[in-house]
Amino acid sequence: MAARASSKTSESSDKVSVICRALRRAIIEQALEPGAKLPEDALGERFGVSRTIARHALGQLAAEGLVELRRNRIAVVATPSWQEARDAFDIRIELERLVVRQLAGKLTKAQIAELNAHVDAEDRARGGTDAVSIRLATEFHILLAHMTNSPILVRYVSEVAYRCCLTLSLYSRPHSSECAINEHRAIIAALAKGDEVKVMELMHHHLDSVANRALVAPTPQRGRDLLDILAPYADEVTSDRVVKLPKIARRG
Amino acid sequence: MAARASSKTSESSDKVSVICRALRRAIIEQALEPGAKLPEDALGERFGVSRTIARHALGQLAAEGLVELRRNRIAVVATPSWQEARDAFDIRIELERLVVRQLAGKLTKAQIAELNAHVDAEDRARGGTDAVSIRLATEFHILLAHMTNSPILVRYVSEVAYRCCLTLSLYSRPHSSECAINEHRAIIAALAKGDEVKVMELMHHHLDSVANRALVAPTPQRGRDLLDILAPYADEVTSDRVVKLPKIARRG
DNA sequence: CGGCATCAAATTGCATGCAATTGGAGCGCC
DNA sequence: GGCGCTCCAATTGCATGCAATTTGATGCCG
Repeated sequence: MAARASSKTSESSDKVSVICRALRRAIIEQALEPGAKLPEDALGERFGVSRTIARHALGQLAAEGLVELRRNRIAVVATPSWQEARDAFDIRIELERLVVRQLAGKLTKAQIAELNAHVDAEDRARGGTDAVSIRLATEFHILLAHMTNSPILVRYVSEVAYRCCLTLSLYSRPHSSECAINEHRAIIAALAKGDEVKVMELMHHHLDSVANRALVAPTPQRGRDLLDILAPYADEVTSDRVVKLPKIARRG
Repeated sequence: MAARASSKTSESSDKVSVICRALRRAIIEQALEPGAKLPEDALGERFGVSRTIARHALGQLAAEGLVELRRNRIAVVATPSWQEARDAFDIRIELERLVVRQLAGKLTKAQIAELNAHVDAEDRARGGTDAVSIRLATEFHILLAHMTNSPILVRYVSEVAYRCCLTLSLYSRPHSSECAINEHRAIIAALAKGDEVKVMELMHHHLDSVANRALVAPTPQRGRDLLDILAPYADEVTSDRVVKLPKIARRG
């Protein structure tokens, strides 16, 4: 079932990648909320490895933008600012438009069946927890990326999709994923029909509406706590660019 | 001058990031060719750190796709297949179109001056070695990405640009970067004028022609040696997907 | 009662050491 | 002479240990 999720790219040794996968999944299922602490000792003990390995795994996840690593401080699950979340979605839209552009009209019957099966699974999961729904919805997009047979595209789509998941737990309200499922079905249909322009539009609209459902207001009023609310500001201070380059109006 | 290149995102500790930056630079300047071995001991000794740190750095670079890490084997500089190179360029085109779309008409005079200064530097470097020209050309694109003020975009553009550099040393012939410089100037002009559509076209065309100059033939006849020529095949075997999903015609 | 210095526990940063795996040289066999 | 086998040096995989830094708690002083 979940065998395909391995990805393998850039995953060094087994123990490290096991931890990475576990943490990634915990994060996208929101078992680990943004800001959650990830001490090396605790991880190592939990996964039965030494701190060295846990540390290495954290490094990988930091490279993917899922955790934040500050020197001499406990690693935490990343807390993207609202603007970063918006940026992630913008990038995701372009990447996934590329995915469906490459895929339109080129899918085999078996692949279309696999996609439909996945959406069926999403449908069945509607009664269950949000966590599973979100994970399945994300995996649908990653499954699409896989079908391009382009490891690089898979990597980037996966990463940015995970990041977008992260922001859902931060800024979105309880979530209703029904419409998303229908949109997935529409995308499959357009892919099968081979309508390149149409499917790109559909994907664009789909992701845009997911983003808009999620990023309701630029101020994360219901952010987890002060730390999260303050995160964007801290970010600005951290960014080494704002001093030199006068900030431009973003996304006019 | 090069201060801006720090990026900071996902770079954990200092020693690790120093090694990463050094290796990245060595790779894009083609001092380290694809396939070059990177033993942990040697790196550690060279940079005055322990193997643990060198290993961690290699892990980061592997996450960026610049080095390949196979279990119990010496790490090597990544050797992208021709198809992967083409994919990288396709992704890069979309990402950089996004960059200039966000930037069109929003740059300050200071920023435009900075861009022009950079291209002047590229011009001056024309007499020098190819290595410096390539590095400067790449840094121009990264500089643009920085000006979006979007760390995520910076990260992805940087990564994919580095990957594209990698492929230049594999598949491209000696290289003449003059036209590229003019194209850079044209992009700056269009950005200043604020012509969003035009600048996106320019960037698209620019990157496409760079790709076409580089990826002359789908068969890397002049590839470094057997190992490189065989890389794509090895890749196919490695990929865990080909068995289940019948391969679709790529980029028809 | 609130602010500040001091100190101990917790945690990371990094090097070292040992076991396991690999690559290849040398050697015997066909 | 070519092919396969065995064994050893080289290298990675990982755990542990020690020094340095941060956290936050306690107690002191205003």
